[in-house]
Amino acid sequence: MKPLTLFKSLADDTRLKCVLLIKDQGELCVCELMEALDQGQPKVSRNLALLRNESLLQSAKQGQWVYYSLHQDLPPWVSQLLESTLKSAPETIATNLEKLEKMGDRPERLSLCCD
Amino acid sequence: MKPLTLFKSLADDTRLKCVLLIKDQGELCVCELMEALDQGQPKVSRNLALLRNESLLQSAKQGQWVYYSLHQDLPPWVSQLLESTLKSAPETIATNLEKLEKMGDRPERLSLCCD
DNA sequence: AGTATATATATGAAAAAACATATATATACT
DNA sequence: AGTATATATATGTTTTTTCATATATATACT
Repeated sequence: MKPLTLFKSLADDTRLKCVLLIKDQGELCVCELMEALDQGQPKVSRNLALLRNESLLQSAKQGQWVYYSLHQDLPPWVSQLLESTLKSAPETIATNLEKLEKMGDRPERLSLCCD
Repeated sequence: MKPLTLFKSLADDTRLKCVLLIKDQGELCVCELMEALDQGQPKVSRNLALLRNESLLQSAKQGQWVYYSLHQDLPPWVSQLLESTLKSAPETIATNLEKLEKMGDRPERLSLCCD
């Protein structure tokens, strides 16, 4: 991945928060991100699509939900960059994480229930 | 520095190259960056001003030249991010460094000549 | 099983906002 | 006067957002 591509992808508040929230949480579906970010569905969906097109994220369908996670082939330097960003500036997503925790009716993960 | 500010600053080809070239070279004046980037003066100057306003760069006047360097109070995580970007994708500025080396009449630095 | 309704997500097209560039002009130093 | 750099304005381009709609799945009722 070219550095310019990465920085352009992260140069938007919605996208940056999506990526950092997903980095922190492992995976999140569109409706959880809508709640955490307090943003409409088309906006979130569009920005996720952009991040997926740039190979920063990947998506997987589980029942009626589409879960987004960091792309499995993310170059190590990108991964480390996200990690150190999150560690150095956790306040970027602090209020969003609170909203996520307060969210009712969060979809249950297969990965958490039946293995 | 907020992550979003940093990523926005680096989300432009001219600015990204300016910052990486300066990271690599220590300091560069506007005319050297114009040569390395093969770009006009107002364009380079304007983008440097933006990077200085965001406290990514600082400038120092030496005679008729203005030298730009990384801001002295750059947070460590930003510094490390730039370093690992340069290390992971040196090709970003490879041709620009060549042009810089081939440049004739480069201004001499005080720091290199008379201490 | 068939129909209606709700929920989750995606996307085309238009509108709005943000950004980049060029040109012209200004300032400061030698 | 000449070189180096900065800035203002106008213009063009890209990006982002919004709206409307589409698709797919799920649930409830008959």
